[in-house]
Amino acid sequence: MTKTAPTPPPGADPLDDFLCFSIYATGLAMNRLYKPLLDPLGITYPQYLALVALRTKEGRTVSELGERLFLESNTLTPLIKRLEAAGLVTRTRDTADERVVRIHLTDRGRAVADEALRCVPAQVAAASGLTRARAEAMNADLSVLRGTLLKR
Amino acid sequence: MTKTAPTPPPGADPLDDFLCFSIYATGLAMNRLYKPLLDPLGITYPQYLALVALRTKEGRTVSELGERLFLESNTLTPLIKRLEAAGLVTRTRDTADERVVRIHLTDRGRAVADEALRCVPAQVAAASGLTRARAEAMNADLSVLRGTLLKR
DNA sequence: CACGATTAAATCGTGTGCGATCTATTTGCG
DNA sequence: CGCAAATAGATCGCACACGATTTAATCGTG
Repeated sequence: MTKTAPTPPPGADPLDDFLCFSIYATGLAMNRLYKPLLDPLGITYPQYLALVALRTKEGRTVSELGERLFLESNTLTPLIKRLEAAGLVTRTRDTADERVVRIHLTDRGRAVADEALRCVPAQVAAASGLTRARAEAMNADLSVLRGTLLKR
Repeated sequence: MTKTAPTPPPGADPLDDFLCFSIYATGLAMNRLYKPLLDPLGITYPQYLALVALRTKEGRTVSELGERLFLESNTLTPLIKRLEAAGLVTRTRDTADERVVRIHLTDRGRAVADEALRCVPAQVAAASGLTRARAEAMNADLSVLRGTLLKR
């Protein structure tokens, strides 16, 4: 027993015991996995997430999208403007409330989102080397943790 | 059964099924948890990781530190220069090989690292709401996943 | 010993994240 | 109605990440 450690041989620093570091470093690795898959589509990873969120429900406001992606306008506004510049979304002021900006996919944006959803998730799942059940379990664990962290 | 979902009510997008998104979003949440804990020490989260890594083993080269943190010189050089400007580390060219830069903690740097290690991990563990065993299990899972992703 | 290949770090440009602040619009309450 | 408070986005500055390139030092092979 006690043969748990997959990484640290002997002289490991506390870093290896930090769950936060594992999340951080695995996030970096994920990002690196996605980059070559998304580059051909001309989008970044956060842009991919935004397109997927809009694919499900168009006409979201900046706030609503931010709620979904855990981001705020200071991050989203520039990101959305880049998507707009790339011709993938439109930004229109809500006529009923001029403070609100609603975001819609263009035809090209929808096509890019569809293409991404068609190709990327399968390749990522394959690269992760996890069974679907394993991935779902980790997803659930992380969602609970995230919920706990956000509740404070 | 099938009462697994902690987040998605009905109209959930595929986003909720993406393990990558869970990692990404939980990473954001972690970052937000750390910020107020590290702000008083005047360091950021990646800087904290660097100090912890140096606390364990000083005199690391930029490459060695990068290997430990999964970062490269294009990210580390500016980060280390900021730590140097803050008086927490020194950067010295290796006399035997002038290409190599070795990084050492200053007394202040060591003090800040000690102070951080004394206070932060415990608070983070508490905020995570996880038992030690649970956190270790998730850590192990993520380490395996990271290993798989990096092996390609 | 010479010189091309390799290596370590630094530099540059782009795209996030985020705290703080600003602007524009709307709401609410006297 | 009138105007202060609240709300939605946008803007600004700073600090990562990272691909691509550059600079400087060392190595390796002839």
